[in-house]
Amino acid sequence: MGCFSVFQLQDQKLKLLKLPKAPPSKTGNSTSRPGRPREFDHDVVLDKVMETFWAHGYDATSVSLLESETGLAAPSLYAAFGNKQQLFQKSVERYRELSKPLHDNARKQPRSWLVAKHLLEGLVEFFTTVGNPKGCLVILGAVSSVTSSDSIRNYLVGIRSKMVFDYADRFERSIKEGDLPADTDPYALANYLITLDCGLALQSKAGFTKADLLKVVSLALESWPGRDQ
Amino acid sequence: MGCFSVFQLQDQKLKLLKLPKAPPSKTGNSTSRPGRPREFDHDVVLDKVMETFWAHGYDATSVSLLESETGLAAPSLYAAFGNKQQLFQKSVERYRELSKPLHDNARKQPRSWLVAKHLLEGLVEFFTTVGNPKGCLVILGAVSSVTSSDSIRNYLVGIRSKMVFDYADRFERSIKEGDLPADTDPYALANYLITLDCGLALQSKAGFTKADLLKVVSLALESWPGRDQ
DNA sequence: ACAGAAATGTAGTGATCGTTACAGAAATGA
DNA sequence: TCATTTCTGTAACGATCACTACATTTCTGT
Repeated sequence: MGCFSVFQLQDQKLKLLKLPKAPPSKTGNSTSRPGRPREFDHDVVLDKVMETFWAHGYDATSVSLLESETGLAAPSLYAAFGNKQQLFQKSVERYRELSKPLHDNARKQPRSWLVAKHLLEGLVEFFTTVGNPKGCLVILGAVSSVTSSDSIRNYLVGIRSKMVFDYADRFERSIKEGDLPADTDPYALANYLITLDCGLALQSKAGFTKADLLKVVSLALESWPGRDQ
Repeated sequence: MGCFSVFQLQDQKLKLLKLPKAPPSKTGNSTSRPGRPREFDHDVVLDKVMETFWAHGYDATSVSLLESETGLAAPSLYAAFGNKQQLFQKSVERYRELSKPLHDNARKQPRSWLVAKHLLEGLVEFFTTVGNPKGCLVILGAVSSVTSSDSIRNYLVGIRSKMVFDYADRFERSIKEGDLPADTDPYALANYLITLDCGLALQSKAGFTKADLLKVVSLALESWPGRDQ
């Protein structure tokens, strides 16, 4: 009945460890099952785990740090979420839920430079919101390549690559609609956008202020192709 | 006679460990001293150490990995270079020697958009040169914040911040010379440039090709302020 | 030849890593 | 009441981390 982790399938060790059976319901507390009831809220703990990974990245987040941040002992975490890689994967999924409205809102803008404006300004807002860790979990979560977390790097890089294609699709539409010059390379433009995303993530993590980064965004937008048309 | 590490001074533990005395000459092999002669070349090994840190980052580079990459045992590395933090610091200094000509050449260009062009195209070349590790040691060397390497993150962020100021100075000159509009914010423009630097470093590390990144650079340059003047 | 100095290789240090075995606690259904 | 199920807390597992003590080797100066 066990399934296999997407991470371990990519690991060179290929252990194919069996995962603990998934909990029958996410909010398992409500449904009354036999056995001792869980003393914590699944989603609250996952949010705390996500914040910890977001603040420190995958490698720098030790399980003992997760224990102190969540107030839970390791066996409880492992029973509820799986191992460290699965904890991270679920954190990334939760993170993407949080950032999805930002991307949806950007892509639904009627013109390409408004897409860029809403995305970049939204990202700066997101990366520097007080209370949130600085930067981006997907971009900065696993930059260095340890052997043991190579699969995680690939996972995150894959998400980023897909984002480039998503925005390239959006810009292709802009070209058809005449909103961008016909000779525009939509993939290159999307790559430019995501490259700025990466830069903003790193610079906000480095401590540059929201005002600093908004000026950067403003410079990038001033000259967006087809803006003055 | 011992001195103190710049890193440990910033560490919260403040151990103030004494460093091993610096070797009396960098190429200590040539001058004949008493004692068993070193069996390796100091600079060759440092280059190999730098490459390893460059490829994997600070945390992911274990001392045992340095041992296998250099062919030396840990005690030889420690005797010649100090501890891991000092090994990294010396690697960064060496890295900056390698990348210095790129920045010097960019800043000596007569107009600001040529400064940007030479910097960005040079960076892409540098980040994707075959044989070199992908990306930038200074930008990607310590992204995540482990307690034990917080001081290293600060060290690298400091280098990056100084780069912003250096380019801001250069753009201030451009404003005086009329090469940039008088209302240009030179600091914001420099920050935009270094933000692109960060993004290119991350995207090259992620595996985007030189051609992909040169298109990104081309888009950033097309609209450089004051270019068409 | 011999003492002193410096580098090497082995084999360890204690600390922390991710993970788990296991006993006890707290719920369920019969 | 009692067996069953599930969660919790303790206390460990082996592996790896950065680092070093120490004996040995190999040089210089006398």
